[in-house]
Amino acid sequence: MVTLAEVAQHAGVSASTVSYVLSGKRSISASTRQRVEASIRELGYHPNAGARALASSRSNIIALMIPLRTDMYVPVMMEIAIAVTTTARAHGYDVLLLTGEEGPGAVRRVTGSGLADGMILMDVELEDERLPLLRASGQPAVLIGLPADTTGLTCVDLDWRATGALCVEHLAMLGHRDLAVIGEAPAVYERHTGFAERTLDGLRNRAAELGLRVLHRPCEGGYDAMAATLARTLDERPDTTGFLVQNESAVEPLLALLRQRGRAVPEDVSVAAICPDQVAVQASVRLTSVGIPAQEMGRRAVERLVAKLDGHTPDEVLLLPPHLTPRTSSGPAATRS
Amino acid sequence: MVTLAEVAQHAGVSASTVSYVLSGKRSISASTRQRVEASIRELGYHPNAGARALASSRSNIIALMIPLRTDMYVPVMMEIAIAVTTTARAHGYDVLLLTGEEGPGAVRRVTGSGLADGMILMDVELEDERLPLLRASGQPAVLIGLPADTTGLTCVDLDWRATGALCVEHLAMLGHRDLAVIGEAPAVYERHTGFAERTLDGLRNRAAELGLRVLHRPCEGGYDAMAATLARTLDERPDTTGFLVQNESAVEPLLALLRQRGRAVPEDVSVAAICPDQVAVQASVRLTSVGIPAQEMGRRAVERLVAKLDGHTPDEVLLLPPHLTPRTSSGPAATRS
DNA sequence: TGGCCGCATCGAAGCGCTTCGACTCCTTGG
DNA sequence: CCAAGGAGTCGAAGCGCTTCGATGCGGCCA
Repeated sequence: MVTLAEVAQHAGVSASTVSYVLSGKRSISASTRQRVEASIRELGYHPNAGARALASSRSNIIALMIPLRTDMYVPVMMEIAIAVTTTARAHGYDVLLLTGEEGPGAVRRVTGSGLADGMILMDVELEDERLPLLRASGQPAVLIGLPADTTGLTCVDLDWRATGALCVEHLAMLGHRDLAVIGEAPAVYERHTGFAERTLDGLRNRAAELGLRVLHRPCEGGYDAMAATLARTLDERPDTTGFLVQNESAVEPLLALLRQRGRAVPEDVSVAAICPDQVAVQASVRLTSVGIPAQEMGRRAVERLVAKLDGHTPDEVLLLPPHLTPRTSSGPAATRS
Repeated sequence: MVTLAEVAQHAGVSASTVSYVLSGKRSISASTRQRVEASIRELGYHPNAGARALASSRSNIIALMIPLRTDMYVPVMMEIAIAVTTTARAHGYDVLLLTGEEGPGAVRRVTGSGLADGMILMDVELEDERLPLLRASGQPAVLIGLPADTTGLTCVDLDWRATGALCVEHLAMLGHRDLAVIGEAPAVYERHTGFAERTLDGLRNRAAELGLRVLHRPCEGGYDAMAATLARTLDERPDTTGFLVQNESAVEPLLALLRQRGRAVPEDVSVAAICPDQVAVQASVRLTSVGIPAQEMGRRAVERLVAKLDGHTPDEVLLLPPHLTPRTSSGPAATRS
């Protein structure tokens, strides 16, 4: 391995000069800079990460904690992770991947060891057990997702409440009065994942304001679960004409089952989904949907974190506004006889 | 931050003693060890990663390079990534996430800076541009996927050739003579991704041996693409009774389209898939499939890498044997009139 | 013309840890 | 009873980098 000292010797300057060329923290004459840069290139020098971290107490690494669970739509997680990584690189940071498996202890380990300069937590629950440790550690962090108590935390998330409301408005405008909400798996609600509860909340409030009836049913993905859920729903509310799906692996089964029952989409029933755009356009019916801005969430989270690390302390909670794209799965409610 | 020296002072021993307690590289009396451990706990000491890396020239980090592309089944990538991370933790390593975006230069950067002790490359192509750099760097590495030339490399992969052959055998045994292979998107073949070509290869060879006819059609995911592909396939080979799908986002469209055309599964046509088990059981018809052992691949890759880092140099290429699970999408070919 | 300031550079002191040699006991075999 | 050797501990020398004075030097203002 080539070291700073070797570069310095090769360029005929002192080690500190090379260091300043690299960091730009002091002015260096053009001629010296060029000489040093030439030596760096010629010797193929790469600064040693450990030494740099030790001397500067900055690792230039940010930790990304992703959930272990697979009961939520994985591609979204992946997209966020990739957006985080590429954005981080653009700011000169690398990304350390942590899984939920290690538990809250991971926060302490990373914090304590100086492995990372800051962290990004995904899949934050309303009462997340990692938060007390986070707050105590004083580690710069950004959450993707919104806990119940956000004091002292920086969060980035889709505005789920507005998302729910937006969907209801869309269906209401089309004349639908009875809505069924096909939700995430029961486990998602049980562990109080913020986004699921908030969506429901926003959606129910708006429905109440507009005088619509809403039936909410959590649903595991797949055909069998969806079949049972649909049967029950139509039993309980035969007049349901609007479906709102917030569970990607229930989308296709629902469409197939509606077809089976002879309910045409969108003539007999309308379907709107909260899912990645890719899912919406690849489905057997092009779905009216509110997209999940995974990339933007990842990018914003990193930008916020980097700003914190640079000493700026920007706004605390950033909610991205939802966008509904009407496609062919929703239309005017059939007028009743 | 608490340092080694503070722990040492607190415990009334020298710094090196604390270090040896931590690493276990020299024998320490039980009483001293206990005293030191108590101090560590009491002070909440965590060794500084940078200092440790500098002194030992080991970062205890492994780099995982994942592809940026999203034309392949993302959940599999994610599952591998998670398996890699948890296995790595179990061996005392953290995982640094690199995306393909940075290009082959990432290999050099990580190697040169001592950021990681070794790396795992995913989505390796037959003639991967990262390999020359990897070989040159001498960095311990494990590939998930098999390049054309494996000399000097350690690789872990599903035995795709055997996978293709296994599927053909299954359908042949059921009496099918005309097979259609619905493959990955054309782009996947164009960039010479090993697994796609190998599967095809294994499958064609076995089909030739058994006297079956095979039609291979790459296919983008989604309904429209699948509809076009299916129409063309049945035009060209009306007698096709066996379908083999190696593209998760074509599975459900295919099943729906077959239904539309009045071809019952498995009575009229059989369908086998190469996909994660979860996809196979969640489909509208429970699919006969060869699973993709994502977890095992991730786990094995880490184990191989850790062995290398520990100085053992185990076998170079590890091919996992495929397993076919018969479900309800395949059955005996209808006897011809 | 003298004093000052700013630019460019250097030297040295760490950052917190690992590791090697050395030292002190204490046991054990001859 | 002594030499040999092992167990347990310590001190010190780095690992490669950053960063804080200190230094030398030329230009500028009064």
